[in-house]
Amino acid sequence: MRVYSTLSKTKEPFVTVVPGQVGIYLCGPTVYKEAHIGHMVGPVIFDAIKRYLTHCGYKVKWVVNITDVDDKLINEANRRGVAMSQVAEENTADYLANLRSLGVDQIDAMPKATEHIEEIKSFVSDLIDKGFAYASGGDVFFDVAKDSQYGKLSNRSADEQQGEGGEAASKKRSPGDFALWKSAKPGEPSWDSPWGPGRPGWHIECSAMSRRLLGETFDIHGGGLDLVFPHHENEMAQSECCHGKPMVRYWLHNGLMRAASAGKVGGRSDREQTDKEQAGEATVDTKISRSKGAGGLADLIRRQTGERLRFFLLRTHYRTTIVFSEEGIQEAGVALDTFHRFFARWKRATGKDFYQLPRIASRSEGEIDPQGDPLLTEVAERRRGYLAKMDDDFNTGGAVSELFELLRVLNRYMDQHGLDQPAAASAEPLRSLERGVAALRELTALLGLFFQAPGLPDTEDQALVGKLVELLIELRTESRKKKDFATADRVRQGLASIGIQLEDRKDGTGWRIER
RNA sequence: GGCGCCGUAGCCAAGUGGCUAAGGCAGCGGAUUGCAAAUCCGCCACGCGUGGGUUCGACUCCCACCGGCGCCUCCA
Repeated sequence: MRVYSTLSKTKEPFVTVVPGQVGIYLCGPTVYKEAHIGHMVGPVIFDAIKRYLTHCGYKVKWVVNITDVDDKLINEANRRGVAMSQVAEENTADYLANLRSLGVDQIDAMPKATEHIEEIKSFVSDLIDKGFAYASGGDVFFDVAKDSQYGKLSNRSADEQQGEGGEAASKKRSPGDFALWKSAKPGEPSWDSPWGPGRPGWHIECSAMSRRLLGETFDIHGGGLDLVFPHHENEMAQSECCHGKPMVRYWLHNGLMRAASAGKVGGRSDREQTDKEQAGEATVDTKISRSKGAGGLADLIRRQTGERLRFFLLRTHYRTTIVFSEEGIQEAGVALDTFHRFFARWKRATGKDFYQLPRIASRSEGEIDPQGDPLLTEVAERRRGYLAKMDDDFNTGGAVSELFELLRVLNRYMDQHGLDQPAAASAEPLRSLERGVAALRELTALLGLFFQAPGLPDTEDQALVGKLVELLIELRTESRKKKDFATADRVRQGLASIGIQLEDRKDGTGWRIER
């Protein structure tokens, strides 16, 4: 297995700190506003990565932090006239709900900054004691000049940093120094500390919490590409100066999501647009609006389903920029439906529910010995291809292509062996098919796909629609028998025009709702 | 200005120093169907932004240029 690390800028062999175990830390959101689609990229990708590593036999611990204290949270709380904790709680709940919809359920711990204040303070104290940080007017800064390695992740030097400026700048020894602890202004949430009341700086929480949950050196640290500098650079500086050893084996950064026009979704250009609009300035008409994904992820999920979004993200390589568009997500949905149709076909043939198939728990358990069986030979080949792609820096996009090939192999086999009529089918091909489908189940599960049947919930209205459609199908079937194709076509086309597609099969007519 | 990334068919998108450059969407032809839908079969980049260079050989490495994007202040 090979993994690309931002630090070395190359793919490196994957060797963990502790054999058989993997610790992953992913930078989570600052919960000052509801989640936008860009927030979902990392969690979805790392969810798939964890599933894969687990399948390969690793014991994986995946941590995603929640930043619940920060200037933006304070501002938002003041703007709304509520407590910072309330802002944090609401947006954390929104974030978690979105993760659930996207099938992200592999996270082992979600530490919050405000619940690790003691840990953070002692981390800061250590850095001061070791001479890497200094207190100044109630703030504590990391002394960038003391770290000879500073800049190695983002490839820049300490002395050319502009720093954040503002009033804190006058307290710094050099502009590139960054805050470990920020003194509280009147009315701001604060915690007591040896340097006076205040709150943690942005980067220190990740150093403190990752150490607590994963150790001084852990395997994978992830986040969006925009976090490389300053966040991860600073995080690494703090941790490595404090511990005198490497913080992370592999730095994995996912590409950012971009709106079709230009600019990162939810990023600076988005905010600049918003600022301009609020200031009454003219904006280009290709602007990124909240409705295009910069906000309201929950709405987007409702429109498109979490599964579609998940597949949309996983179709590409995690390091590439994804251009966000509803059309693109829609197209991903069209492709996904090919799988859904196969599941329906297979259920008609065997009575078995793809979604309820037993899980293949490990890579070794999923090994296939075709023993000359032509179908299983092909299935094994696709499975090998899939795993090889995933072994190469988690190439989910490449792996997906093998999934489509596998699907075609299975459909063709059903065609050729007439497996749609189970009564007519002999047991032998059916057994091979089932083994092939088991492989499809195994490989799609690794991407976190197909854990829940799509479609609307069963309500009385739904049942009523079903009965009406069945009635129309009955009438159409009678017309067809009488060669009254005009009437038959009116029924079929009429239903099609309202999104109900009929499918004439050998054993009768079926129907499905096209979304 | 500094540090980077990207540019593969109509669209989305993997990938490799040298076999026929994955897969998806759309499209076209065929099998099937009363017609459709679904499924299957076939077609769909003599070329991988442009121009040079290295090499026996590059789309893949190097340089330049053009175009798009990110970071350098908070951002997944």
